[in-house]
Amino acid sequence: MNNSRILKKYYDKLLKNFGPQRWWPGDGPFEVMVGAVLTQNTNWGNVERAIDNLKQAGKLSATAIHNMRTDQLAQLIRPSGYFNIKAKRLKGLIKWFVNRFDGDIEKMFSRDLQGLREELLSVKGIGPETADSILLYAGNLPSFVVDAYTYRILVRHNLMFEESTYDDIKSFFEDNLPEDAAMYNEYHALLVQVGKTYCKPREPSCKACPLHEFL
DNA sequence: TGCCAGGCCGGGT
DNA sequence: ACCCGGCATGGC
Repeated sequence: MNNSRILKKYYDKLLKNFGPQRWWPGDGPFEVMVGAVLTQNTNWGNVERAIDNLKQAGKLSATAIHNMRTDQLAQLIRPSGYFNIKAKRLKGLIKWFVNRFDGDIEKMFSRDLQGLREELLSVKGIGPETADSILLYAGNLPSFVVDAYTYRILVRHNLMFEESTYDDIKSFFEDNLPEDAAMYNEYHALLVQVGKTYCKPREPSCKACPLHEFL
């Protein structure tokens, strides 16, 4: 069975087992963009508290964050961890967003995918996963998101080498699946769910993982 | 309790 | 070009 078939069958099975994950469905692209930074190496529950704080303070907007002092922003996002560095990163992202696109989401996502990705990566504190999360989950653009779980699952099943880069793994999915943002969205979220359930760090393998059936 | 969470940067080899 | 420490809160 070739990689394309493996990935499609695996997707179908995960969707059946876990159901749609509905990541970042309804609170709007700007909030998603903020969440993408806050969730760096951090569990989502903590991120929700930080976002709630921003909402309660009436600061969940580009202009509000743009005009806020970094240390005040840091206090609001404190529950998300790494709050000092994340406050700087968030300010940097919003500054770019305001200066480059007038704080206009529509304008931002009317730019072509690859060009926008390059620009996002040039913002300090925005790495490949955060950039792809923004493109996919805020912009609904077909840019596959790779994370630690994705890497671990593929490596443990010998679908990728340990020394594979982020872009190697991203391409593995994008080259073997139809270019479909809705599917990328679900697929990544499902892989995280599998990772949490079957493929944890510091365990030598994940034999109960449903991917075994296809290999 | 120690380990982990939807990473990324910067400094040292 | 890699490798690694630092960043920090909350949940199990």
